[in-house]
Amino acid sequence: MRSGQLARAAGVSTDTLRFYEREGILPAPKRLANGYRAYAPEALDRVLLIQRALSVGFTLEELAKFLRARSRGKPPCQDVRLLAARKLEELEARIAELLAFRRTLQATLADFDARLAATAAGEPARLLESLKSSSHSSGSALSALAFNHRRRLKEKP
Amino acid sequence: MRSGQLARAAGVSTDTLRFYEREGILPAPKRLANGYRAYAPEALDRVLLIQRALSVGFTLEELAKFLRARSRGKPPCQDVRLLAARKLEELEARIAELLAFRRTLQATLADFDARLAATAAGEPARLLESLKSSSHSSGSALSALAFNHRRRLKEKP
DNA sequence: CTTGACCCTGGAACCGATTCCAGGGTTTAG
DNA sequence: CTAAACCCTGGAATCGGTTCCAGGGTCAAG
Repeated sequence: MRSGQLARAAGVSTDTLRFYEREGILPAPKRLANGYRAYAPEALDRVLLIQRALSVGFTLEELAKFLRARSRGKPPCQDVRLLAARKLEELEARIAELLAFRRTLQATLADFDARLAATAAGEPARLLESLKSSSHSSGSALSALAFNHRRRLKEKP
Repeated sequence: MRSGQLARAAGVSTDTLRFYEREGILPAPKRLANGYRAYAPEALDRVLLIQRALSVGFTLEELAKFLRARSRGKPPCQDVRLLAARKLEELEARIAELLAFRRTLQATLADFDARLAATAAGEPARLLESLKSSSHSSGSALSALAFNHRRRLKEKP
């Protein structure tokens, strides 16, 4: 299987395949006489595994560590489970943040509408100024928002 | 007020202040004889406004556009409201995604545990391999996950 | 023999807000 | 005099995954 075929089969780009290879997360395949990559069928499983692990919130780096450990004969199952559990915790925290944030944003919008209703057409309603400091009790409330879950599979643009 | 004072008062770093200035989002202040920035008191309001706008999900670029429009005498209130509403929509979509994703992840964990329970200690449970393709109905389900909401205010590490 | 589809390489761009850096100058307290 | 604490500059690094690029080769069909 050549790179384009594998890419299509897995729903990624060939660039992505090469990137995975560089990151040591997808084994470098054999080469044809002309230098083209010749992937074994298992490569597809691997790429799909990567995509699914990403979709579970794992990082390429975390995944690389697991795969390395595994190829050293140390099945990382316990670690995998532990990390998945941590991802779930992070996810729950993130959801809670976003729910709180939604309330804030809804209140902000309601306030905006009240201001606009109370303002003559064409007059400034000073919406930006009206932004409240929205509690944020302790300070780092929403700071963990960079939960590293990105996308599940490609879009076809 | 000098940069350090303003920074402390607003809970940002001086680097951030200079960055805002470069982005045209925080007006360049007067300078003291020695070249130090001398901020007017209003600068604090502006920085807080920026932080709050960010916390509502606005982008520095969007904010810059609003501020520019406003300083041109065109109060952008309608646009502000419209954009806030769009942010709320995005937020709701994101929440829905994360809720769906939580179900997936919970199922994954449950499956992991079942596998581990059924596997002799020290034996590989092949957790990574067990990752399901988790439906992802249409393809771009989770692709809008990059909702650009970051943090509310600084952490003090 | 040309067109077009495919493949190769390594490195850079992207997103957004922030932080960090080197390599300076200034001010204040001791 | 000196250390600490502040300030300046503009450009680069960071995060993660992906995409894009230039500047090439390879190969089949027409």
